[in-house]
Order: sequence, then structure tokens, then C-alpha cells
Amino acid sequence: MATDDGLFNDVTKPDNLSADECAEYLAVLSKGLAHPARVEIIRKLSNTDRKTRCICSDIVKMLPLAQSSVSQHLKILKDTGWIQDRIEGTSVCYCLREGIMDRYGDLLKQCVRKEDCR
Amino acid sequence: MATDDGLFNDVTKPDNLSADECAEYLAVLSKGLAHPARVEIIRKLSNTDRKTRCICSDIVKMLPLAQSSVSQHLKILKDTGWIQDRIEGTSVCYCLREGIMDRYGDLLKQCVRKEDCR
DNA sequence: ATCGTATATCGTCGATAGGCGATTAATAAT
DNA sequence: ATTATTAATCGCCTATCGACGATATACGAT
Repeated sequence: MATDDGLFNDVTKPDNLSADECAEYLAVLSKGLAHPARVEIIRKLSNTDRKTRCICSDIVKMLPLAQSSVSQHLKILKDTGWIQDRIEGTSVCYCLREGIMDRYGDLLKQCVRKEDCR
Repeated sequence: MATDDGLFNDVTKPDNLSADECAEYLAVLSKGLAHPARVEIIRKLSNTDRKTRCICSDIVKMLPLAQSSVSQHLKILKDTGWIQDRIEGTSVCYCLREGIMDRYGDLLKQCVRKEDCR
């Protein structure tokens, strides 16, 4: 089952953001991507469809980091709204939050390209 | 005249990046946006065309931060490749690097959407 | 030469990031 | 019940961030 913490949980909801909220939200999402290891994780997950397994241990194997460090990065990605997890027996399956890439792209356009935040 | 430091100077050049370089570059740019004040600055600059003046002191006025803090954020934006500066008499004119938004968008697509980094 | 304005840089401080190994917790297998 | 596997968390350490006031620098105007 999907977990429920993080700064911007209801990633699917917030739509009429004030300019400040826009900036805040964009900053949070950007912070999620502000480390190469986390970019790698997002790339990996974006190439794994939702039905496919996307297991934590695979991510650990993929990166030149200790398991604890990877776990930390996964937590940050979860807290910043990029990913979800789902427990499957003894392992944990990670996947991108639905539509998060598009949402990020939209925010970039909204907040950065033009003055049309509300 | 445009200054010349920062991690990814030749923002106009790097085009066939390895996967790692892709991740690194995307992380650096993302770090640039990873603070609301910097998002605000980028928004401000993106709504200011290149001919228009985009003066440092205006940015300071816009933000609820000390001048030294704003200067620090501007430095980070410069170092991460988002902006350029140009001295004009006694003030400094800031603007977005040419095509940086598009480049960021492209990187997102390249590095995150599909496995087509080189 | 002096003053005012505009910016960058320095030094300090507390908070956060990022790394690691060790430990804990939870399940699966024996 | 014991053991193995998987992943999160803890504690520790160092480095970087982010804020600030103070200072330095550079220039224009007087």
C-alpha cells in the first residue's frame, strides 16, 4: 500500500498554486533531483513500468553506494514526492509517482516560463 | 562581459553526454533550482527579456532576504549554469543563459524519460 | 579627495546533506 | 526456533547550505 508522508503528498491535487507555493513546490521537487545518485534512481524507475518489479536491492546493486546511503536517497525521493513504495513480501518495490514527470514539467513552465501562477 | 566560472560553463556545447555525465549535469542544474528564492529569481529573469535591464538591486528588493544572501544565491545560480551577468556601470545586470530552460527540459527527457543518453 | 551607491566577499553560526558501518525489524525459509 | 535476507534507522563524522552583519571593492558624482 502506498505510504503517506512527505512534503507534497497529494501530488495529484494541488493545481491552483500561488506564486510562492509554485516556487516552494518546484524547489522541493528540484531538490529531489539535486544529486546524481537520485537522478540515476529516477532514470532507472522511469524505465521500469509499473507492473514490472523495481526492487530496492536492484537499485543498491546499481549504485556505488552503501545500502544505507541508497536507502537515504530513496527516502529523500519519497519525501520530495518523486516516488512511491510498496512492500512485497520481504522486499520493497519502488516506482515513480504517477504523472510526476509531467507535473514537474508543468511546474517549470508555469513558474519559470511565464507569469501565470495564481 | 560574461564571466567564466561555474561547473558547466559551456552550457551551449555538451551534447553527447554519457549517462553519468547526464546525471551529473542534471543534478547540478536541479541544485540550482532547489531553493524557493532561486526559483523566484529565475522566474523574474525569465520574464525579463535580454534587452531589458535586470538589475541585481531589483532582485534584492524583490526578495525578503539580506543583500548578501541574495548575492550568494545569484552566485549559486551562476555556478550551476543558470544565469549570466554583465557589468553596467555601477550595477550588474543578470539574465538567463541562452536556452538554458530548453536545455534543462531536454536533459530531463534524455536522462529521465528514456535510455538514450550516450 | 570624498562620499554615496551597488555588489561581492568574508567570517560566523546553526541546520541540513551525505557518507558509512552497525543495529534493528520484519519476513521467508529451514 | 533458528537462520538468512531485505530494508530502514541510528549514530557518527565531515562538508555544504543558508542566513546574517560587517567589510571590501568598484565606480559615479560632487
